[in-house]
Formats: sequence, C-alpha cells, structure tokens
Amino acid sequence: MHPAASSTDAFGSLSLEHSSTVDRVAEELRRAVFEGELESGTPLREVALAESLGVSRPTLREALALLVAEGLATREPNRGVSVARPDPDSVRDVSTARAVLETAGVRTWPHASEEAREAVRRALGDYERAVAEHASYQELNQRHLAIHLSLVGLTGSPRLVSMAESIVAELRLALAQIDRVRRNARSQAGSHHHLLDLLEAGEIDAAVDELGEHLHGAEDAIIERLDLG
Amino acid sequence: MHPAASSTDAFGSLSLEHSSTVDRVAEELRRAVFEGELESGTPLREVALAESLGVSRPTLREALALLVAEGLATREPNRGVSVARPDPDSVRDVSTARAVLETAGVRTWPHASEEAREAVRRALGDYERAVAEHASYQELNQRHLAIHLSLVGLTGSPRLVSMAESIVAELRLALAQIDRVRRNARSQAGSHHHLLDLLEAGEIDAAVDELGEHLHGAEDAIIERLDLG
DNA sequence: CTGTTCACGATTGTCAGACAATCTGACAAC
DNA sequence: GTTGTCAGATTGTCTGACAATCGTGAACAG
Repeated sequence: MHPAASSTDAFGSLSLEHSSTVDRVAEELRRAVFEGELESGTPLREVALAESLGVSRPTLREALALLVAEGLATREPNRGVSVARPDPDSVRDVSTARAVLETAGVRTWPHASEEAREAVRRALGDYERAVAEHASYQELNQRHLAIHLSLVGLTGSPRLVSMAESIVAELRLALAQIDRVRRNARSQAGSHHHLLDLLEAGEIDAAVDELGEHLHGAEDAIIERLDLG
Repeated sequence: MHPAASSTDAFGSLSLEHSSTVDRVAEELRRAVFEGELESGTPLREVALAESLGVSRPTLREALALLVAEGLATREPNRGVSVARPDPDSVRDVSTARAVLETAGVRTWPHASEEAREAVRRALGDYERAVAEHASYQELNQRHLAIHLSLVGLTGSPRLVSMAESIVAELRLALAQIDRVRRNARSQAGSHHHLLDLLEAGEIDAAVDELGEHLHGAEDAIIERLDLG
C-alpha cells in the first residue's frame, strides 16, 4: 500500500449516504407499508402524497414506479397506484418462488464460501437473541426473514439475493396486512436451528426437506389468516 | 354463473392494448439495445434522447428508470444512465442465476401442468423450424432464449418467470454486444432436443446434468468472446 | 515545460405549474 | 332498466426553470 492509500484507509469507516430524494421517498413508503400504516388497497394519490412528503409530483412518481417494480404496489392505468393486495394466489406464488431460491442456497452449502456460511450462523444467532430478549414484533419479523435471505446468499449470486429481497418484501407486506391488529410472532427458532444443525452435519437432503416443510407451513399459515381477514 | 356474467364472458377474447408512452419508449430502447444499435457503455443523454423520441424529459426519465431496474442500463449519480457494460463477473452471476431457475423448472417437469410442458415442446419446435429456415440472427437468438424461458415456466410461477425474463434480457444484451459485428448463431438444436427427450423419458436427473453442461458451455463461450472484445 | 487551480459549459436532479384524457359517480332521458 | 350526459377528481404528459455536480480546457505558478 502506498502511504497515500493507507492514509485514505483511515477513513474506511466513513461513508457518505449518497441517497437521492427519490430513494428516500421510496424508503419512507416501504417503511409505512411494512409497519402496516398503509392498509392494502389504499390508493396512493400523487398530489396528496407529494405534498405530504414535501416533494414534487415527478419525484414521487419515480418513487411509486420503484414500489410497483418491487411488487409492493400495483398500478392500474389512469387509476393510479395503490398498496398491493396480497391474495392467496400471489402468496402461493411467492412461496414457491422463495422455496426455489432458498433451496438452491441450501443445496450449495458444501461449496459455499465460508463467509456466506458464517452469515447464516450470524443471522440465526441474531434472531435467537432477539427472541430471548422479547424484541418488538417488527424486529423479530425482520430478523426471521434475514435468516431466509442469508440462505439465498449461500449461492453467492447477487442477482438471486436481490430477487429474494423483492420476494421477501412482498411477504413482509402480506405479514404486515395480516398482523395489522394482532401482532403475534411465534418463535420459530427451533426449526431454523434444526436446519442449521443438519447443514453443519452435511446432511443436505435432510436440510432441504426441513426447509420445504418450514416454508409449506408458513405458506399455509399466511393463507389461512388471509382468508379470514 | 349469473346470466349477466355469462354475457360478459362472451367478450373474453377481446383485449385492447393499453400502452402508455413510457412503456413504448422503454420498449423502443430495449429494442435498440438488443439489436446492438447502442453500444455498451453509451451514455443515454436525457435531453437528446427525449427530443429524438419526441417525448418530454420526465417521461423519458421514467423509461430509463425501467431500463435500470431491468439491469439493461446503469445509473451513476449525477452522471446519468448508460447502456450496461457486461463484465465477466456479471455474466457469471447471470449464468448461475438462470441455472438455478431453469434447473428448478426441469426438476418439476413430472408435476408440471400439461400446458407448461406443451409450451416447452412448442418453443423447441419453433426454434428448430427457425434453424431449418435459416432465420435471421435476431430471430434465432430470441427463439433459443424462449426455450430456456419455457423451462422456467414449468415451475408454474409467474414471479420466477418474470425474474428469468429479466435475467435473459441481460444475457441478450451481452450477446448483442459480443456479436455486434460478427453475428454467428450456431445451432444448438441438438442439445435442446436431447434435453427434451430425457424429460419425456422421465430421466430428470440426467436432464438436469445435460442442462448444467449446456449452461456452463454457454457461459464459457460468452466470457471468452467478451474478454477478447 | 509541467503540474495545479479555477472558471465555464454540459448534464443531471428536482421543482412548479399547466393541460388534455380518462375515470367515478350521480342524475336525467328514453 | 339501460343509456346518455355532465361535473369533479385524478392521472399522464408536457413545458420551462433552477441549483448542484461533473468534466474540460485555459490561465497560471513553479
């Protein structure tokens, strides 16, 4: 390393958030959706939202386009965009999609980078710690989904991970709508711990089966509660 | 069904295309990229493009945002968007991603809907016919990729298919850049026919292996030609 | 002659305001 | 009961504008 380079390395911890207004607006909308502040089906009026957020209408429109691309909102021509309404079919589709992605990750456990494997262990540890500390519903939910994302990370493919993120975001939306009133996050630490044990033991096929059952159970639970909503 | 419902069903075959200006602009840009008219790395100036296409700048910006979301273009803050530049790493990533998606489709062949299986046979037939008729480079390319998309369609998951479409679009971009001058589409009908035979015979594992080799070969060929470009 | 500094043009990011097209809902007409 | 019409609201798109930023080349110091 050159002296000059090492001197810049001293600021390695620094990072300037280079976020555009559009990104911040999109992030705020995402947050509102995940927290359940916006009920599914709520129309997102452009003028009202833009005014409320203190941005111009074109800027808000770009942010809305992002949300639509992520599947968190739907746009009907000449009728504007509204918060996506999760129906049983889309939940089933999201579930099969994430089953494909996560199973692929689990299958590559033996060839995955040590870094990726460590990420899975860390995600599980964070989740179990959050459970033990009776963390908020939001945090538990997020940490739980982080485990599943880390499984996809085993593939080492940024594109698969970003696809999984989009899928998981739709799942978060569905969960937020379901638990808008009653927020009861059951601990599923046992199932995940078992999954990791199987992986560490090299029993990949058994791990795939365990994951399949876990995902199927989650899908049924969501659809059931969706139907009576 | 009520009588009223059946009367509306009589128009089920009708469909009016509701394309917005943004969609048409995005489609035109996609076409230009796939045809190789826009070299990779070309900056897409907003004012010039908007004027050239006869639309306003905000409209063009929305279209560009779409392209960026699809991975066909990249945006650098305060420096605008330019046609994506496929590097070996991204080609590798796209290849592993599509391997995951297509393998998942192949694995579900036995449980797939007859409709989805028929779509695979039709895609292969169309491709072979195009080869026999010495169709244009563009058409051969598109029909070849359509086969791979139909494999993902076996999963029956719209989301997985749309992910695959995005991935394949990036691949088309890379191919367009490689073959910008020399357009030599080798017939790969043999490999695909073999794959379908294995599927029809129920030898799923062998089909998965065949697909894996096919994809790996394609990846190597692209990267090799990318390096010397 | 070489390297640095600075001002300028070009481009993007964002905004304000406007207009036509379309949708919604209600009410009148047949 | 179906159809036609109208007002209000909302979106889709356009025009014009401005500040912030980037790249470039010229002026300048060493």
